[in-house]
Amino acid sequence: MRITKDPEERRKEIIQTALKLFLKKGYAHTAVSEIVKNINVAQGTFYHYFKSKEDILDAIIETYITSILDEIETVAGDKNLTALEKLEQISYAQLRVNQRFNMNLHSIKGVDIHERLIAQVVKKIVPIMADIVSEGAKAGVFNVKYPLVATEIFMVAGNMLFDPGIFNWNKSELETRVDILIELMESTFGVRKGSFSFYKKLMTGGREIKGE
Amino acid sequence: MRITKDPEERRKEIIQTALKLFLKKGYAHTAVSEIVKNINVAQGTFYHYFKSKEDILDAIIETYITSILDEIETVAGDKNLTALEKLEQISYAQLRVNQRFNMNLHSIKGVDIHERLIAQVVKKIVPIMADIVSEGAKAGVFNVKYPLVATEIFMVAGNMLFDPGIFNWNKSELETRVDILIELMESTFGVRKGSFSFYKKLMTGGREIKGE
Amino acid sequence: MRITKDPEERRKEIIQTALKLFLKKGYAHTAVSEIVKNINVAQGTFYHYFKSKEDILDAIIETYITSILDEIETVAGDKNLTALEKLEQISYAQLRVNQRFNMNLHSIKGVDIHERLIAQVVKKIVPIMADIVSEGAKAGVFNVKYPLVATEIFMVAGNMLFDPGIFNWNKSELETRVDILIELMESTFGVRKGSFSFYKKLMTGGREIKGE
Amino acid sequence: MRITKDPEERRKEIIQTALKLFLKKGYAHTAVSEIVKNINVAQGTFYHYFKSKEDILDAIIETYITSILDEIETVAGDKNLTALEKLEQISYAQLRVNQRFNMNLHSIKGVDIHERLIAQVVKKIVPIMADIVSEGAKAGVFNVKYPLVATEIFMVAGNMLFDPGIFNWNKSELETRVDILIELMESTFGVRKGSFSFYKKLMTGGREIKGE
DNA sequence: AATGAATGAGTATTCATTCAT
DNA sequence: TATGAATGAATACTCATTCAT
Repeated sequence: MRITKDPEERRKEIIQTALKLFLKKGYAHTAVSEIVKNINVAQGTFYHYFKSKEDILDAIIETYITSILDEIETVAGDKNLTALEKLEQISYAQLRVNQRFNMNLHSIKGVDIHERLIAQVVKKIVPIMADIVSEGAKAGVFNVKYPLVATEIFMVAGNMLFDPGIFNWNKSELETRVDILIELMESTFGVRKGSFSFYKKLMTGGREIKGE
Repeated sequence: MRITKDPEERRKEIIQTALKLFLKKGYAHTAVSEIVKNINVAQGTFYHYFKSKEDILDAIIETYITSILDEIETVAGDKNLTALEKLEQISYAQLRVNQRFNMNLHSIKGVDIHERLIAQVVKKIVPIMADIVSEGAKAGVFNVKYPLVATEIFMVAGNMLFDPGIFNWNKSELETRVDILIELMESTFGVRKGSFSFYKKLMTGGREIKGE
Repeated sequence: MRITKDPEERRKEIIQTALKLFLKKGYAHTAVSEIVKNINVAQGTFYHYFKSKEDILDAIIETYITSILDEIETVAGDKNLTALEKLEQISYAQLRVNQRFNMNLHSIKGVDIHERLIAQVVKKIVPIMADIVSEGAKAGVFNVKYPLVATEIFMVAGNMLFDPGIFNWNKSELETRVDILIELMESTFGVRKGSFSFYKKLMTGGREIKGE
Repeated sequence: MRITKDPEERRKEIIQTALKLFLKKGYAHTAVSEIVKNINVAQGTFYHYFKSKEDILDAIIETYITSILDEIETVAGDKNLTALEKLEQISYAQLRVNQRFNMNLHSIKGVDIHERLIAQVVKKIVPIMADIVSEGAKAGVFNVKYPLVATEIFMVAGNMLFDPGIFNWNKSELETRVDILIELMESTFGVRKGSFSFYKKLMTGGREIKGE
């Protein structure tokens, strides 16, 4: 039987399913046939929406980054928010998108794709964050010499270190590291202690933590 | 024609070749047939030494980590070296092993394997480095609250940020980042400025830097 | 060039071809590549229809048994036939199916598959025959104490003894054995001499008998 | 380390091991490498004793048949035994050899080789049994028209029907069939009821019977 | 007699992609 | 837009056999 859907809808459905499988089993180990089986669509349908399997990878990454950028956009320009509040909002935005994309569920097999996402985050999102930091520096709340690179370093470290597919810390190991990372960030960025505590949610967010 | 070699030799030969190809084209895109063709051995020979393609991946990583650990071993226990000198020696050791394994040549396709190596480095090498840092702290040369996690953070960040397969900075972008990372490390670890300058070699080491 | 067929048709085509080859060369010595080459289809097509090489074996056996059962079905329930006539019809049905499946052409290499077929025949077909025998016993035409087991014994013996892949009797050896087997069956089942002469066709049926 | 053994011993050891594996996993699914691993011998050693894998199959069958023939030999010529006693002794001999060769342990995978053994039994052992039957007929104890073929039929039927790799009857199904087969044999061979009860041991011999 | 490294042909299976309907 | 049958190249892995020591 043939089910017709709104193309935009279909496209999103395929992307979501593909990402879910890519994160679970890795890009290489996910067959196109599996993606379409998951949504009860013919193999050919996939190729209506995407030129190739490689193609959907780009689409996924673009969708992910765009989603975050969309959420961030308004925040960044908001004159009523302090720099710290902006960063907080951004971290929440990222958390929301991560959860929407099931970013937390991925296994060691899905490292490859998570990898590419981090790279894009550094290239597209980090500069925006760095601008906000600079802005905060002008306001005297931040005190950091190299906002951009410092942000790059901590974003990369945080994303890798707390990637459940790469390192699997137990509950206390994880908490220790999150706390320390935040403390180091606060001192590096020259903000008051506790200013970055909101990052805790993002870093441990939605994660199932292995028992005590 | 049939060429028999010392098994230990053969094994190493296969590992070296496999790693070279994995870094160049990625694990998934390297066929076993290609590995053996490179050393003029029959495909069966590969399976005489390794249970599967997956199996050699583990062997490669183990060999790499073991190589570094071997080089480090004597350094770590040497009573005549200061903590800083030890770290410097370790960074050289790592550099040497990297060069021996052609670690610098890898392309974006080789991300997957580089990934696994970072994880192992953090698990196996970082603790040793952290011990040395603690030792240096006792001697009053270092001043850092959380040696282990701080080392983890900077090792991960450095390995990712300067991984040519993930980020391809141009010459000046790269230099800027290396310098800043070192500066941040020095301040985080509470050492005198310039103490970590030896890291520059490791971080840019042997790399072909694009343009300029 | 791409030739699309009715899936049911294709499936049958593959089964027929596979069986032909399995009987000729044996299951183990028949490559999937050979099967598809025989019908000018891509190797992928095979796997579109069957999960594995093992899978088609099951399909073949099921198809064979089902074919016979289909032919038998109407006969078994026919009120106008005597028990003897039913058995005769069944033996013809079996002969027809055997010929349709080229069952007679198989060589020593095809023993493995023939084996599995015998087992299924005993499990699925023999009980039906035994029922008919019991029915005939009530009518006073048969006189046998253990219809089921007796049928099992003679079916197994007949199928094995006259399996050209296992025993290759010459013409006279074969005839002797067929005649004697029938005579023993008649006495065992308590029927009049000659009642089972129709079995001769089935047992030697379509066989190329090695010259006198 | 290199262990030298009496060649005859080694040969037997290899044959035993090969048969054990062939019966368990089937000829096709048993690798030569596996056979040698089981007895801690190098691959090359296998080829010292046997020309090929096919070759050992013949050796196994020959050894099996020869073993039985050896045991039978003296019995067949013994003037002090009646025909019935001879058959009984033969059935015991066969049972002993079967047990020595673990004939009872084989699975569905080992059907292929069991098959070939049956064929050889019919060709080599059955004629001897038939001679004894004829002899017994002269003595008036047997009364059968076609000793050879009748023996063939019942030997084949018995071997197949009670082959645990082909049919897996439960305890009562098995007993029923054994009893009936014996009864039919007795009437076919014209011997007194109970004369063949010794066959029961051979037919169910050493078998692990599935619970009640 | 024994070793075990090396061979290499053989093969099942996967899977991205195409295309006629 | 959607289908799903068909494609066919790609590839990991097996295994009987050989051979130099």
